[in-house]
Amino acid sequence: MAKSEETSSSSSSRPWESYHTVYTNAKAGMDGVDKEKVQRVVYEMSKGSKYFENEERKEAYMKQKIENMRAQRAKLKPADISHYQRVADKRIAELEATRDLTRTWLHVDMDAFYAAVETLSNPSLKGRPMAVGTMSMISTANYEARKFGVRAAMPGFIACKLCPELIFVPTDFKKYTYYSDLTRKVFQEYDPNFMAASLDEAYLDITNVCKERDITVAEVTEELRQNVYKATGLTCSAGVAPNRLLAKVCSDINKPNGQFLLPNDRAAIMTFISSLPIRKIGGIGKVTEHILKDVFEIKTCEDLLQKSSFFCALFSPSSADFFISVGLGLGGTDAPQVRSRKSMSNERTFSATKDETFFHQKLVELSEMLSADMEKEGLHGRTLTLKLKTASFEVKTRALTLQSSLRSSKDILKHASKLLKAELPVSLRLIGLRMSHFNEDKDGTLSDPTQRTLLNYIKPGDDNTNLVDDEHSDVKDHSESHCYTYTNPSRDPLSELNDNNEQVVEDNGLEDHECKDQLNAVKSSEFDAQGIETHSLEGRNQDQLTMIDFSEKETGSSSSHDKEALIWLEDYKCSLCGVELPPSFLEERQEHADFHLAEKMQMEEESAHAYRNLPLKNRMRQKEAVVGQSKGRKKLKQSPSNGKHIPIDAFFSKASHNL
DNA sequence: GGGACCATTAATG
DNA sequence: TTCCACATTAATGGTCCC
Ligand SMILES: Cc1cn([C@H]2C[C@H](O)[C@@H](COP(=O)(O)OP(=O)(O)OP(=O)(O)O)O2)c(=O)[nH]c1=O
Ligand SMILES: [Mg+2]
Repeated sequence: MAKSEETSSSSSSRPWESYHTVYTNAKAGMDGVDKEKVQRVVYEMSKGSKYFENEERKEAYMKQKIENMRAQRAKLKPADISHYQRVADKRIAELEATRDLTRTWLHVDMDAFYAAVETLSNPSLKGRPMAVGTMSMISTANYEARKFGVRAAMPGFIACKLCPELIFVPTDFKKYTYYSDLTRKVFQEYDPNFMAASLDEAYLDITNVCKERDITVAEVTEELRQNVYKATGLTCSAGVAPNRLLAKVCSDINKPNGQFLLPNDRAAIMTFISSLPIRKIGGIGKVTEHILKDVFEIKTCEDLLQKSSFFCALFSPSSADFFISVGLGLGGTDAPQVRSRKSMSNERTFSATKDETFFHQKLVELSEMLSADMEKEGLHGRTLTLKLKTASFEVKTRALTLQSSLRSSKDILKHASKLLKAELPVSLRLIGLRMSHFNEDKDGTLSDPTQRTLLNYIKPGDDNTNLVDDEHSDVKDHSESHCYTYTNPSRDPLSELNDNNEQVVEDNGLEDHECKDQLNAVKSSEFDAQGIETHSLEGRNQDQLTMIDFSEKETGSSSSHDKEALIWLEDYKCSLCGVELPPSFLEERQEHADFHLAEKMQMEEESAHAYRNLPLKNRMRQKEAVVGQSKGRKKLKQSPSNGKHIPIDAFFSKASHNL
């Protein structure tokens, strides 16, 4: 489930109140919790800490972002709005046309999974408040503990304050994977192709079972939960709906040991989501919720549809599609795709230090673990990413891509050390390593995913809904993004030719490459330090930015008068540039209008940068969003239409040897 | 203009 | 007594090099 976040913000005699809904989001097992008290305790325990300060930093960043969007919104003229309303309406119609109510999806979610498993192996824990994790962080808590406000992703020492009786149990992934496997055996009987979303969650397409056995959805769901219980002794909750996005929302409704069914009926769906808080949707987290609420007054999914024009105007096309889809209650219904893992990583936290010998020791350990893990899956990677968390909780990543892929702990360590060296001296509290850019070892499984998509975009009403759905599935079902379709643990042994492929290229252009990357890493480390507010940008860069801003501003301000709303003179000629486009060229006209608007906004925006040092990033920027609309169609997403068949569930097996 | 890389943010469990 | 994990994916946007 979504985790809760803390956030600071002061002012007011009761500072904890402005403490953004810390661990108090309405969640299963949280009824009757004294939220105010929880909030206060968490605040008291947090304030003044390094962690807290970092949270404040992040909060400030977010506020900036919101202000940014507010400004953008304010810039929209009535003409713009009506234009984008038309764009939005069209998109709504297109998306609506992809609605598929023929499938029945079920989402299962085990109740307090880790905690429940621990209780199984130690029944004396039953009925007593317990959390799985450590004093510094707990993974989850049972429902008894939740009554005190104790929740997943809450530091243990805070949980202790909330619930002095709290019992801590260390995590034991072996156990969880074991029980997870048991549940999956049950799932398999209802949908052999079910998607495993995590150890404790899965999506099943139960359309066929219902049909074949001629029983109702309710019966199937009831039976499945019963069978899971019989097989494991664990309870779970389920949600059923015509698509995965909604099914997931539904499984949370009667959370502990319950189920909720949403009929495959458009009216029912619309009613269901109309009052649904957007935060309930997978993919909409704390930040997005805030932006939508503070900038557009959007709280429910219904609001989402009302404000659709803003999305088309200010967000990237993929984001706009996602929001509109949610507003329509659409979600993934297509058959699960087989996805292979994209990265493998490990990281460790320790008490902050500057001891470089210690760092090195950590790198050795991490390299060895990572290497071993990769070997288990027969992977070789080309990109190594070093992750650091400073004593002040700032996170940095430094990556390096090599000519040939590697896996040996020696190689990993060698490059990792180099990356780290460039960052010294620093005081760190965490070091991590990640490998990506996998080569799929030997066994034929092709490597490069040169995904093709485009096709999906061209024709909306096209032949199959699956393709179209697939297209949106990226965005839409963000929560399913790490699902793996299940395959029996019957895979073949590993490779033998592995070592070949890396040796060959070995020494060649390596030096060159590495040097370049090295520079790059150092350079950006100064630059990005990401100091929107307090941090000052590197002088040189700052100047450059400013200069650009001014130059843009001049041209911008002079022409911004001219570039008001676009009108089609005599219904075919552009009032701004004179280009001629007959009324029937709807798409082209829209793109043309977008072009002018983008042009205008870009200038305005850039001139705004001259005043404040605004962050230049974030997907919520309209400049690209608008431009993207015309040409960006192909650029956005694309997903998993790449058909590689590399069944793995390895992700989960890996988790097992991770403490 | 597009591709390869890199860094950061957001989100999920 | 100490004072906030770890694994994974995706989107976005910047830089550099054709
Ligand atoms: C949310 C979260 C979960 N987990 C682990 C522990 C959880 O038992 C497991 C499944 O997550 P959840 O399904 O989110 O939580 P849960 O199963 O413990 O409780 P419930 O579903 O009844 O609300 O994932 C983490 O390790 N870190 C996290 O931040
Ligand atoms: Mg669960």
